[in-house]
Amino acid sequence: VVVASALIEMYAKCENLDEANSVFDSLPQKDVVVWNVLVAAYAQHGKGYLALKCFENMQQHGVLLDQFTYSSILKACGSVGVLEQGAQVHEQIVDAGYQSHVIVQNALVDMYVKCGSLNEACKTFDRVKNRDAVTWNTMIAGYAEHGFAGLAAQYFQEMQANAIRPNEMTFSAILTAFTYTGLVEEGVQYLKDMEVFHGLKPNIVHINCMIDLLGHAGCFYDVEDLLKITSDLD
RNA sequence: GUUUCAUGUCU
Repeated sequence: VVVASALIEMYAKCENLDEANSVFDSLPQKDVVVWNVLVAAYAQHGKGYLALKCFENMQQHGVLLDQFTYSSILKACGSVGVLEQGAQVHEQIVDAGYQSHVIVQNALVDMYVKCGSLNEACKTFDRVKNRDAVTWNTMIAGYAEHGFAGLAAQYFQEMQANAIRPNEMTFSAILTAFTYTGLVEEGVQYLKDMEVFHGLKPNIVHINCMIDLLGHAGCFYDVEDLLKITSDLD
């Protein structure tokens, strides 16, 4: 089973989900890890419905679910956008005693964000004791997506006050917040801060964010400058 | 041996 789960994972990473599935089917005995690998494979490749189906099967087979199962299935709920189902999984998590597991909590916050429930996301976020960068990033991205640039910026400050360093994900999240609200100056400032104060080099995602930010505002001249700067980087 | 977060296009 150990070899099989590694094999399934490899097929999944190669995006060959059919082959992953047939290896899975050929197994006479399946443990929780193999199930988890398959659920995660579907969830990670945007096959939310298949992940949910697999999750259902898994439960019918009486497999004891763990933190790996829950975090993957929450991702699937988020990508499909099924809030009720996600909330149901939330209850299961509480019953199973996994509600204090950081990764599961982060997955819960993200699920609520992706299902459009900022309220529940926020409530869940507040219950997280030891927030890590992912916890903060998820919430910042959630506010960004919903057009709350002010809150996104506030959380950006708060995360640092809580001794959590912003990373690449944090910056792309905050930059999109400014794009959606047309705050060009702020975006430019954060991009600078990213290198100057945080020692992070903007990657392709950040450059795309900036092109988007400036483009939306009609600053085509600046976009050209940006393209020049970035071609010098490589 | 398995899990959670970021840009745009499309779904």
